[in-house]
Amino acid sequence: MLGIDGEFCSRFGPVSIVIDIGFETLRKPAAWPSIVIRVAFPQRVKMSDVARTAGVSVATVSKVVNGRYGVAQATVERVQQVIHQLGYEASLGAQGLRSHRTNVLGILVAEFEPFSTELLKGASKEVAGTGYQLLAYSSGDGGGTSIGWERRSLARLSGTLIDGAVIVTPTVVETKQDFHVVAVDPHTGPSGLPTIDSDNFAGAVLATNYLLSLGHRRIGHLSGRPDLESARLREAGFRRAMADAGVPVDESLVRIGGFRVESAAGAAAELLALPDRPTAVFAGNDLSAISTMDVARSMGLAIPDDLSVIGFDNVPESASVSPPLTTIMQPLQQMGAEALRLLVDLIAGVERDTHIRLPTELVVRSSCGPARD
Amino acid sequence: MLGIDGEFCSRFGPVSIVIDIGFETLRKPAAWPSIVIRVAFPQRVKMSDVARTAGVSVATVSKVVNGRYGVAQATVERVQQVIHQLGYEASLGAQGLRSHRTNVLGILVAEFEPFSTELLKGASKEVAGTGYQLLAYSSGDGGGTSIGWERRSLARLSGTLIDGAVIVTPTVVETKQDFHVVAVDPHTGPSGLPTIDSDNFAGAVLATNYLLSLGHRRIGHLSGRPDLESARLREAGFRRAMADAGVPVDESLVRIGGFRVESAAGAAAELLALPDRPTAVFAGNDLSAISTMDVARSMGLAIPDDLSVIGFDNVPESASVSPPLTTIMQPLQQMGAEALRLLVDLIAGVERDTHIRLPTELVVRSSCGPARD
DNA sequence: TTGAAAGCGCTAACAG
DNA sequence: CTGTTAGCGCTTTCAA
Repeated sequence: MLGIDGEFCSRFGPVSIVIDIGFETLRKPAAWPSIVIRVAFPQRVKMSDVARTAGVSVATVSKVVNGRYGVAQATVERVQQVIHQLGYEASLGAQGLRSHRTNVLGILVAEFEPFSTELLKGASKEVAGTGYQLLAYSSGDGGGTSIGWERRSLARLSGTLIDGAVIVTPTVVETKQDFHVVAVDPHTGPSGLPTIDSDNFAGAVLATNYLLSLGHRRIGHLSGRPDLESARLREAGFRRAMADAGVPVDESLVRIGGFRVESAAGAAAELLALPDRPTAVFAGNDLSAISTMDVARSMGLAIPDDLSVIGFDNVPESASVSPPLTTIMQPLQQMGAEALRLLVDLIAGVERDTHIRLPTELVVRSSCGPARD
Repeated sequence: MLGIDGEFCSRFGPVSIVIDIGFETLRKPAAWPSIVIRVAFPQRVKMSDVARTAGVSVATVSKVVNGRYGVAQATVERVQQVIHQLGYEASLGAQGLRSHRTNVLGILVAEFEPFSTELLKGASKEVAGTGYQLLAYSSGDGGGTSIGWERRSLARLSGTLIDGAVIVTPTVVETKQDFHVVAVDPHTGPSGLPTIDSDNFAGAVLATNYLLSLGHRRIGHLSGRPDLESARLREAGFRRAMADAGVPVDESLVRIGGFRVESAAGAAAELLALPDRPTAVFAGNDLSAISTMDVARSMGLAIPDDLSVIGFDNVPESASVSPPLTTIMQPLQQMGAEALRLLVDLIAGVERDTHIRLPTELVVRSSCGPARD
């Protein structure tokens, strides 16, 4: 790569030197003889660099990169050789901006927490072999403070960076023209939008019945984000199971936990500080269940002896807390995989069912015990 | 938004009608009188839409969007009003292409598996409040088939989409001009590149000593990806501990497991099919440990009675397998957080230590038992 | 078979 | 204070 090009130390006219140590070109001040120095800047190599090196136009390089017809075989080979040698890779941004196609699918989340990362794992497995690549974008809106993060993320990425998106727990989404979106565990339950969720209602019934079967009657419920359909369904399942068992729900034992560790802690503390506190708590999800256990421990309550706790989701973390959390499993990785498959089919124009509901299951570990009377 | 603009049903000249039902504009064929129809396509709204609606130029809108000085307060307010009303959001691709600054940081991984998603969780927590957003990009190269995925991903995203990157287990990376990269668990160990890793050597010694303390002497090792420094250090730690204990390493018990479930299964099967099979296995990471347990079970071996297995990483999954896996903890989330912090500091030009090594710890669960003689 | 030129949506001089 | 202009790196007619 290091070399000298052109005339050197000529006595017969303007000296013309090109020192080539890479790609970049430094031009001499106007007063100097015509000397050009190219320095090795390990900078981003762009299509024009390839074109220049291969001695063709950028248009030709573009055709080679995209496998278009109408380029001589010899040219194709030469260009590919240069691409390889220079390590050229097309800029996603520029490519998408121009062509509106990137072969990249987006997974839009508020935050990378156990729920969304499980979906990510499932989607990541499923995407192999589809020809797409995966781009996960976090709006950074962990606290759910700014509603509409999903709309903003979508607007920033759609059209120029991704060909379609899976949105995790969206609250509001409008469908755009020519852009496919799949919602996982959405705000409104099955709407017009293609949707993946699990049977939250049946799962909540399962959880509540399990506590009832252990003899619990004063059962508290820490409900999730009130704006999520899944949270509403879990609460509804809880109430249904209680009603079916003929056990009245004490409304003072039902609190909004909010699906996050921080928000759940406050509600749990209130619940457990009650004069006649519950003997068991059905938390809206694993994170709030874990939070409840922490709060209980800090109040000197033993689990499951003094308090039984059951969660929902079965995120990996639920197995590693102490005691291991009894919970309701949602097949999160499978949900991620199904969402991705659905999105790919939608883009391909495959006719298929656009609402998928997966079953939930009771996972018994050690955080629940028989009621003591 | 629905309305009619211009002349309508005029008897005195060419009819000029604009029916405005949104943003899009449908023009009449040339032969028609001058009629323009705008139809409500819920399409991507771009800066020019905002400019047109607000009655200013795109330059002005850009200034408002980016908070530049030199715009009248009244104009700012009007433009912001329109932005809000139309739900405008700047395209990441176009923005980055032009300005080379996006306020987005990238986390580049080969695949979303337990290791990288734990890092993601840590980084996600750390990014809050920095003003950056997070974009995780999977090259889709799970099998490690195509080396150089990190270079390709970097080339596609850097410069136009992300302001800096954390690369997870990279094998080769060149530093580019004006672009900051932090490597987690890299190929070559501390090199010129800013690096986060954990004390793999000490962790491996810990693991091996634990097995030795249980009375094991025939200890097998399933080493990880040979191209990763972490794998080499773990094997070195294993050998050091064995040597220090005066126990010779049986080379037939040391095999390449490769850090993935599939690749480890074969190596584990070979190891366990040996006439004089090991009584304990130190797997290169949790995934290969879990795989080893599966293989052992399928061969009728009970864990930990017939075979002790210890892993490395302490991914969440290790707690939920049966029996729960004894392993060496790397503080993965903390590593992700440190990597992100380091990257932010690097971009901000903060002078600081660019090599961070975090401690490892033994986590005793149930997959190891005393050696039976 | 090739390349010149227009333009994707945006930003940054620079005039007015 | 505002708009005009010239690109960022790429794809895509279209003419040579």
